[in-house]
Amino acid sequence: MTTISEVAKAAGVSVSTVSHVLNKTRYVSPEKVKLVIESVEAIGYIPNTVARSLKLSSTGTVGLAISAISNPYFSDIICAIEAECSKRGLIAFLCDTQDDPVRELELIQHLHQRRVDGIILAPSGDPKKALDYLIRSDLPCVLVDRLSDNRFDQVGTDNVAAIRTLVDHLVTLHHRRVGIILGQPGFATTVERAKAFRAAMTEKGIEVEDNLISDGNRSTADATASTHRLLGLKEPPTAILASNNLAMIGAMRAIRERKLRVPADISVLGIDDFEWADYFEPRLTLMAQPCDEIGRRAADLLIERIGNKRRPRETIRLSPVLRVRESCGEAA
Amino acid sequence: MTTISEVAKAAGVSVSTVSHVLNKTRYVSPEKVKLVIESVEAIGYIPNTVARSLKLSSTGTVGLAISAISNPYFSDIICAIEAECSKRGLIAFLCDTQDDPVRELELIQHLHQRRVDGIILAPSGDPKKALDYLIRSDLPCVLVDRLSDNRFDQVGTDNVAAIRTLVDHLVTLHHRRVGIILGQPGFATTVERAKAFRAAMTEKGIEVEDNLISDGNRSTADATASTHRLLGLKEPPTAILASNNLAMIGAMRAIRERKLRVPADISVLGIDDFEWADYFEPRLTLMAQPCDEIGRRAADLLIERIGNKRRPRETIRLSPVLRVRESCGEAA
DNA sequence: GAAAAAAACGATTGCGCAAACGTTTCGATG
DNA sequence: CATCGAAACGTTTGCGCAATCGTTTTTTTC
Repeated sequence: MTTISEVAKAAGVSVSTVSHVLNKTRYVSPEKVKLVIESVEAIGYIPNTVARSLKLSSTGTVGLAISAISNPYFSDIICAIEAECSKRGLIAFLCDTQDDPVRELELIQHLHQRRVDGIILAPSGDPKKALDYLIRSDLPCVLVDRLSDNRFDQVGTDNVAAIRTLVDHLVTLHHRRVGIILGQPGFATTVERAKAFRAAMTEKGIEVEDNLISDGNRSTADATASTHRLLGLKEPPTAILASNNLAMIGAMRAIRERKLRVPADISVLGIDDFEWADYFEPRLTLMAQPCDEIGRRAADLLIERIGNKRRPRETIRLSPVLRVRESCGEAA
Repeated sequence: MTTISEVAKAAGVSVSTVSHVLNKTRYVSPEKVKLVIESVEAIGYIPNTVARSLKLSSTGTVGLAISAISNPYFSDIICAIEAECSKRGLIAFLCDTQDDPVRELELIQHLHQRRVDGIILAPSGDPKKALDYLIRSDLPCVLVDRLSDNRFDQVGTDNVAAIRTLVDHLVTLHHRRVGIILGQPGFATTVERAKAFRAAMTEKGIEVEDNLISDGNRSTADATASTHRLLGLKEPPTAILASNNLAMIGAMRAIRERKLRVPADISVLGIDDFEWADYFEPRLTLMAQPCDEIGRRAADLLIERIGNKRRPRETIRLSPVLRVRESCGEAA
């Protein structure tokens, strides 16, 4: 591996001249510039970012600590973050926390050892230790999706609006018995959506039975089981609200297993849009979260904070949009 | 930020003792070990991986240069790579080449500057410059999905088997006029699948009309347009083979726009499975690619090569599996 | 009990680079 | 034609660490 001093030797100049030519950090005469550039080419010199980072104590890297990176919701966010970072000259380390608080803390410490300039985190269901560590270490960090601590910059969906819009839609179609399949317990999104559901229903003058609320669905399999339970009730709901994409897939499985027609026998709607939702039956009525903007804004906020650690915290709630299709019909 | 020498001072030992305690690289008496560990805790020392990397000239990082990172096929592969790397103590930089050869080369050079230990690349449609650079720089690299150059280790799906199985299935159901929606031109997968399709059809004694083969579909929109063209033929195909997930979404859109029933009016099948394929209509007959294993094996191969640059190259073709559902019926 | 070997640890160097600091040259100024 | 200042470049240091080399002390051996 070649070094800057080999270039200097080949060009017959000093290392600082080479450095200044490469970084354009001070005036160098055109002849020497030419010499340096030719030597770089001739030798095949590739600057060593590691050494540069050590000297500058800044790496130009950010850590992405996200759960379930293959979930399309998160992969869209990751894609947007990558794009924005790339545009700003940063590069991202990708880590999957697998929603394990222990792993989450370890990953953050690992990223810290690697001296990332900042971290974008989708907090686990029990993120206290990780978040405390981040605060203590004064590492720039923004939280995405699960907005669980306003000691940080945060970007996510306006879950209250999302649920309220969905409930509005349901009530307009005369649904009163609505079952909800919530996500993983502890997640800020789960908590917010549960609370928003109760509030929105109450606002509509509808009493919410506890057994219509299904919490703790960590997987599509959980969601399937929960949906079976709801549909097996003496008085089953007329509609099912799936509070995320995994819950929806799981719910649809249970509905299929019971050979129910959507929306004739049961109405279905949920949160998280699918690219194919328009082309397959039942065509799902869904709230689309603005994944691209979430990712972009998260990266922007992080870059801002890296630039100024003392700026005021921001929490950004982006509006989701309802895509009315056909899976939610009139209540019987 | 604390350093190893501050720890040494606090513990009343030398920096080398601290280093050896932290890395367990030589015997240190229990008392000094205790002193060091206590000082680390007291000071809140976090080792600096950047400095360590400079000294060791090895960073413990790998670069992931992949296109369309939000495509579920790739995000599954990325997820598997991340998992395997993490298990082996490596961490991955995530980069989206966006299938742009210029960007591809720049990203690889950038990763090289960062002194990644190796690279996993899904080559673009015109990867020559990038691949030549990789060879010249002697950077460990494995190619995934698009197996375009056996100067490298490679891992992907056995596309010949995939297409042959699909064609077998079609012929069993008496389809003879089959339209195929191919992916992006230039991709090794596209080329292989096109060739395999012609070969498999010929093997069955079926002549393939050129206008049933639709190349150059870079997006779902392209695939929709291509499908419209196929369906608008005087003598349209009785079945459509979508050669990847984007092509399938696009094809289904066109089919819906024409209000055709699947499989009554037109049969459909393709490559790339979807998690929801069992629960929505039409239930798609698909070849599932082994994304998890592709990712895992790619990471394994890369780690092997990092360990021994002179080992023989390997090309691994993994078998896909056909999931027969209902979208492909008997030909009219 | 002297020599040798082993045990335990410390001082120092160099990884590749950016930039602070220093030096030389040359034209402008009084 | 001395003096100054600016232009152009070189010398050197230190970022934090691993590990080589070296030192001191203790233990073993005959």
